Amino acid sequence: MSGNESKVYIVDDDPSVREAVTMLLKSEGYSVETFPSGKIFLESYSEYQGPACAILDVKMPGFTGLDLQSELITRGLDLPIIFITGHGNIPMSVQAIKKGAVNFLSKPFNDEDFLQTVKEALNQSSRLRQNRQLKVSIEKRFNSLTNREYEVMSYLIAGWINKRIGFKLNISERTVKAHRKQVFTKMKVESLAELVRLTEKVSIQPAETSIT
Amino acid sequence: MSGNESKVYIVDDDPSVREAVTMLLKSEGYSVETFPSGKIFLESYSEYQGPACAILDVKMPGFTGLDLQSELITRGLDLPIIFITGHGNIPMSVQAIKKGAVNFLSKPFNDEDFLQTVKEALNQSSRLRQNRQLKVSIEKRFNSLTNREYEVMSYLIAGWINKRIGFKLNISERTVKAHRKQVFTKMKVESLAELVRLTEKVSIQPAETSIT
DNA sequence: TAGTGCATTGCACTAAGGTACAATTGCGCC
DNA sequence: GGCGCAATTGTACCTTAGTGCAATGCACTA
Repeated sequence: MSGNESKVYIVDDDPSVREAVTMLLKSEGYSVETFPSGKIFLESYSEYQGPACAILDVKMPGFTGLDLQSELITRGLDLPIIFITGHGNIPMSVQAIKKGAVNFLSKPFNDEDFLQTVKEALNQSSRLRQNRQLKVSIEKRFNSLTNREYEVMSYLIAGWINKRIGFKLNISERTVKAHRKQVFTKMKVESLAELVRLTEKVSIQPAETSIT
Repeated sequence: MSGNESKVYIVDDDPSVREAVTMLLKSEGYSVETFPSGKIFLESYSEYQGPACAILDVKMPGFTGLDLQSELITRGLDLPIIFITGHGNIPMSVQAIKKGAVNFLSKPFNDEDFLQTVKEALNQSSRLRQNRQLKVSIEKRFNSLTNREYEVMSYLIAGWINKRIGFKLNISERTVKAHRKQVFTKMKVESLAELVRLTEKVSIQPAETSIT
């Protein structure tokens, strides 16, 4: 078992680096997986349950670590990244950090600094995972709403009263009430305030706020 | 007049750099102010109305550009920062960007890159300013609430009904209604949904959500 | 074709929200 | 002492919200 173990992915074309870093990380009790290139990593990567991060070599033939970072972002995989490099420069490090990398270390690096960075990345991973799970759980509820229910909800969180919503949608107030009840039930909230807060968390926009 | 002009602050101990950068920026129509040290900058700096950013030299005797950046953050002055340096290194750039610097340029730098970065920093400044103004405007309203009104509000945005709030605070429901009305008036909202959204924007926490 | 899910609505009733009018109390300040 | 502000409350009435019970119509599926 132990799907809660921390996992570290290493992507580097240099076998000796992979080996050395693996040794260091395993000695700290981390679960490690290595890949000789970004392409291969992308092919075999699947969301891991539990804290995880990736150590990427910046300079790799063809598909660089920075390319891989961009690709991961594009795919919406928020995996904290640590760069290591032998011949990095400032513009590279700036780009990497701007895109959210946890750190950008030059080889040879201090083991302690490295392990500290890994720890930081794994902590960040935990936070991200928690947020994502919350978001997913909320979105699941939203997706269970029918179109009509969603429509009514968007007016509810805009602060409209039932009567006006009914008028706007050409349905009776009674029907609005029925949908409203369904929305509350499906969204698992007990008050409008809660509903508004939920929608804010997943960036759902209210309908027109104007008092027409 | 033109308090809407873009302003750029330059902090560098080298007069020739100050002069050269000033020339370049003025040729682009920016308003420029220079300072020979971070200390002096901090003494004379006062919030500017309009987009502004700071160009900081990393390496200065005593009080470095990175120190100045930290101090600005501590003081809550969100002024976008661009670092320029002759002898920077990767760890420095990483630290600077992690703390929110817009860019970290090594001298000599390309004029176009530099001006592009300045433009980016000023855009960021505009966004920050807009957000801050919104926040300040909302906070002003919150500050106009009496303690009791604030207290009632915190239960309102937690989704409590008037009756329960009254019971909780040992006051009659009628009184809660009176406060509720005041809250809506002072906060300039027309619905509970709006109120909740406002409080989210300025991170005001609702009272206990538990249905006691 | 019967069953299911969704949208719709009416009626009636209870509960909660919102207001107008009015009044009392306590506290800090001129 | 008197004024102003904040807090408090009552009565009465109207508007909204929430629910139980019941029913109809439509589209799609087993």
